[in-house]
Amino acid sequence: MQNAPSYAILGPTASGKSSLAVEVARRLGGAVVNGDPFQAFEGLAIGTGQPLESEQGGIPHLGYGALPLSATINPADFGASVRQTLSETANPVLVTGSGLYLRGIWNQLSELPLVPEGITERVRAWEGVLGPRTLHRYLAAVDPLRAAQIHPHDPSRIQRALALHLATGGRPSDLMGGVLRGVPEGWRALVVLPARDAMRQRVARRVAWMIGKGWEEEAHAALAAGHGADLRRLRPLGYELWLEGGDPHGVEARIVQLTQAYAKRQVTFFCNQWPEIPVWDPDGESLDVALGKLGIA
RNA sequence: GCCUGGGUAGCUCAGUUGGUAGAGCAAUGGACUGAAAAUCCAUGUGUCGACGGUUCGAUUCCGCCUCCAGGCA
Repeated sequence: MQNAPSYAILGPTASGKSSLAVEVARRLGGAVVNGDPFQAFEGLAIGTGQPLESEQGGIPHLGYGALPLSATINPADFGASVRQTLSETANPVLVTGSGLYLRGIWNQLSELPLVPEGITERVRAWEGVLGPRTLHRYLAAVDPLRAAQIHPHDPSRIQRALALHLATGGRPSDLMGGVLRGVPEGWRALVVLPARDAMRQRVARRVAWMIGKGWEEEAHAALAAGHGADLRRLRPLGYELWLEGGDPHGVEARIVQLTQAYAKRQVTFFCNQWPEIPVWDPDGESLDVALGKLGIA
């Protein structure tokens, strides 16, 4: 007895993942499930590119805009909740642009204890005063193995490792390891990968479209709703730039630039972490080719 | 027309008391175990505006021309 496979549509921002997912779900009689952490939040629909109703093609979309802006998430818990949704959905088509969160969804992260907020904040405060190199030396003293994996200039990973050490008293490297890699059993995945020039154009066009839809207003609405001080929520690309103000054309150009760089990082992650996943060029290959690569007759 | 600044990497600019140049951003490649739309790593041959002069040697000094910005007429 073999269960029907689940499908994962991956790829960089603006590549056309969402519209492909709609087509795939239509063929399967299934639903689209969000695996993107930022698109999961309410109040960020435009700037994070959540599929609008007009783009959903009458296919059920689950997990978009569902979390309150005040919520905090992490890849493991988010992944578990997405897994729950997937298990309750017939013929789910997962869409995500986040490699780390895909790890969470596919259960490919070590089970690490929750680090209390206070410890995280304390370590961040240290970093501000001492700088990453000093903290890296500290980490090297308590966990040489983990320290060797992290560059001395990489504050975010150094802080994370140190916080984990302080929270547990142990070595982070002892807590990590043994995770599975690759595409899990029962999954069929596809990376949507436009050619580089096409990707840059797609990003520019999409940013312009999002601005037309009222991105700047959305950013101010989030601020007015009391989320200005909560930088965690304003991390998604662009929001801070809108709130800083300035020449709108300059902001647009900067957002396009940052988004293009981000898209490149996404491609690197998907293609190098899961090299076995087939890639599909949305501008050069037909929908049937995509379906074929997903094993849909 | 005159005066003053300025023309150096794709962009914004440093700099060279004369020995053919370097930062930030961008770009390209890469990493990635709870900040991930984050964070970090690697990669720099550009007629140093044009032409001429001085010099062993000029992007640097001098002359002339040209373009841009501002000011005065």
